[in-house]
Amino acid sequence: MPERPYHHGNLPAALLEATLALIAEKGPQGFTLAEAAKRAGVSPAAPYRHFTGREALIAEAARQGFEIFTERMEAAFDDGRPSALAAFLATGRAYLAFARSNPGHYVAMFESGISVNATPQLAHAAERATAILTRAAGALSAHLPPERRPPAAMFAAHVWAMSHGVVELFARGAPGARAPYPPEALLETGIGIYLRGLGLIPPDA
Amino acid sequence: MPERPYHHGNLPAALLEATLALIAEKGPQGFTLAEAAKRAGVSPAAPYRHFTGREALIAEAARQGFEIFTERMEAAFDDGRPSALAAFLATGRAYLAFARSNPGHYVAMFESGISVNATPQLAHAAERATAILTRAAGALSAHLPPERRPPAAMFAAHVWAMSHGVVELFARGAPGARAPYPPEALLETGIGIYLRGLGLIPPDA
DNA sequence: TGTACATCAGTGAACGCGCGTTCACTGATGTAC
DNA sequence: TGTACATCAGTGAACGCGCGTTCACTGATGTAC
Repeated sequence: MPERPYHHGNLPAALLEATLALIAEKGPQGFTLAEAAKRAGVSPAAPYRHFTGREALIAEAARQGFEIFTERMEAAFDDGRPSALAAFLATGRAYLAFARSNPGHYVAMFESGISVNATPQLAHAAERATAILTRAAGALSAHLPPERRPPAAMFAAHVWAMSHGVVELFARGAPGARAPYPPEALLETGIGIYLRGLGLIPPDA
Repeated sequence: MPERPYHHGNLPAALLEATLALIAEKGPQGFTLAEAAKRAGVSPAAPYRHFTGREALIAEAARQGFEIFTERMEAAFDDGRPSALAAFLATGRAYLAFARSNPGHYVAMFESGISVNATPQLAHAAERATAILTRAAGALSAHLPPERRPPAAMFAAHVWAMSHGVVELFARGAPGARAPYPPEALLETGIGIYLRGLGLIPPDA
């Protein structure tokens, strides 16, 4: 086992990784700079060479989270291919998959209590995420006659709320294991019923 | 201004009140026993006469929250009067109203990371809350033909998820004020579309 | 009604701890000539 | 190719702080007789 050289090599990335793991384990308030430094194998003072402080690390985790989140959503949506409906459903599945695979990012983004306006970069990343969800909703609802078409922002908010609710209530660590159904099934059926209510899925399907 | 007598009079209640305020302000991890004691006007050692420690205070806040929550839901549901549909919608509104009026309780219940099984009392209170929501869903879905009737637990989970999602994403402090619509309107329309998808509201209503 | 005494509900000082952050420093690296 | 030197990225010790919790204590209250 080679001794770690005096210079770490890629400390910012290592710190971020440790931050994400800690946030996922203990929540954003349970995260401490000292422990992140320890996990990255450096002294508690080292992070200050790369981040202005504790808050900045959390903000960076959230920002990176929104970036990745947006990428995943965009890839799943795939510009509405093969159909607006299929693309929309894929986007919903990608939402839950992201929350599962990147719990540290998810928590930093939505539960850290950090202001979306903490940094311009963060605000911009969050805006892009909102935009892609709204775009997916807009593309799908374009199939509805205008007088029965909900505003895309409202449509997106409904679906986002249900997705987030499923994640928080039924997909999280859930010490009591209160989930009556697998989160994926819950979200799939819930969104299905909602889309049927909009007339985007035939009543008998 | 009369000097506070040596004996507080109702310290447990005063501590709980301070706990709720602190949790609402700073989140469950930002809550400290010392500050709760200070707000209640007693020394940091006083709480230990009534609670075993910090965790116990949070657990008690959550338990009381579930009690009040259940009461409010039951009152709103009113055994399905005047109609299953009206009672169900009232229950949904009561959900949001509770989150708004009792933010400390809400956070202690759903964001404190405390295990529902922390104490038997807490587990019991949480069970009653789940039961009332499931009952409201069951009463309403009884109007559907059996082959198109979702399990009441799933129905309830969908609505709970959307309600919780609206609260967390759009009704919370929201430093960035990202809410595109008033939370009440979002929840009302979202549940409306969902119920239409189930066939519980006529398509043209 | 008085009095002795047990019990209850507080105090205040202290503890050990881990935190975020600062500081003077030093080892490693890169660059100008 | 060597060398001097600036710059970068770490160290380690220390700081002040607030935390949860414990402890011996004391003032207030309730009760038995």
